[in-house]
Amino acid sequence: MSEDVDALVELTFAVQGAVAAVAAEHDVTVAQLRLLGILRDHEPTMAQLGAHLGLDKSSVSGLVDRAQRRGLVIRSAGAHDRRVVHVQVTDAGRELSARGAAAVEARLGTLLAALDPADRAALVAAARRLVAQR
Amino acid sequence: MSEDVDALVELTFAVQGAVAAVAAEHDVTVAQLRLLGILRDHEPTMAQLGAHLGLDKSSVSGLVDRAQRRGLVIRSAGAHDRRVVHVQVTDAGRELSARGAAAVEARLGTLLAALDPADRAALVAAARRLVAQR
DNA sequence: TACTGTAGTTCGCGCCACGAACTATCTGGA
DNA sequence: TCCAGATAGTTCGTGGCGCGAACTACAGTA
Repeated sequence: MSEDVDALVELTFAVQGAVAAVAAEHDVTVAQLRLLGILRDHEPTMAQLGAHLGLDKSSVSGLVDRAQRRGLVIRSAGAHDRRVVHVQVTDAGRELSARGAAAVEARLGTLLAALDPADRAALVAAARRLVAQR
Repeated sequence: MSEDVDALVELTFAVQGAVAAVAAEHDVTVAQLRLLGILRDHEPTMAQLGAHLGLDKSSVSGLVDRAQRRGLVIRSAGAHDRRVVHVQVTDAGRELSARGAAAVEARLGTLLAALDPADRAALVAAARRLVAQR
């Protein structure tokens, strides 16, 4: 039904807004926070990043450029194939990422806390399932 | 818990990505589609739009500018207070909005259909409640 | 060696969102 | 009445985002 979809979409705007607010407080963007989150436990190539983020390779170039200019991220040459570029998070980036994640956690945690436990569990379960089968 | 929040945030990226894809197919942006959705049953002032969208008034100016340039929207002067500007959707805008909404509906509908009815109902209910008390 | 494919970068475009400075209009109080 | 704020929008400059097209450099292969 239309209203269901509307509610879902508006929910995503609310959540994205909360994340954007947190990002702004920490002087980064949502895209960069998301990038840092991925790099927390990966050291992907540009192409892999693009696939994961659903972005064109030129978009990834720009995103990494800006993050690197801020000292959050580093490019390193591939060992065997000199065409590939691996991206690593720096200490500064890792620290910023941790603070940002905690802040998002806090913000959305209070939002989620407003729901009764059953609803909340259902929401989270549904989110997991939807994301899993993307 | 951190994973809950992660799942929720990734869900919003997935949904926003789907909406963005639909928007691109129809040669508009997500922001403009959202604007048209609001105008479907309102005729707000710039300030009201800003409040509803959570945007600065200068952002609203730009958004309406671009939509108007595309013929999707019209500005009209306020009746009593000549400072205010009301925004109305045009026929073209209304039609585009309807097509976009249907496409988003279809896209997210299949996504939602993958959930069993209980999960789905819970997700929608949670979404409604979260949005309501923003 | 020459050809073809792949990984990234660069450039130009339009869009988005913000804040500061500005214009026009409205309103309440001396 | 008049004027000092307050309010509604616009404009301008800045930075970020995402795309596609054109380009470079390297890899693998006939």
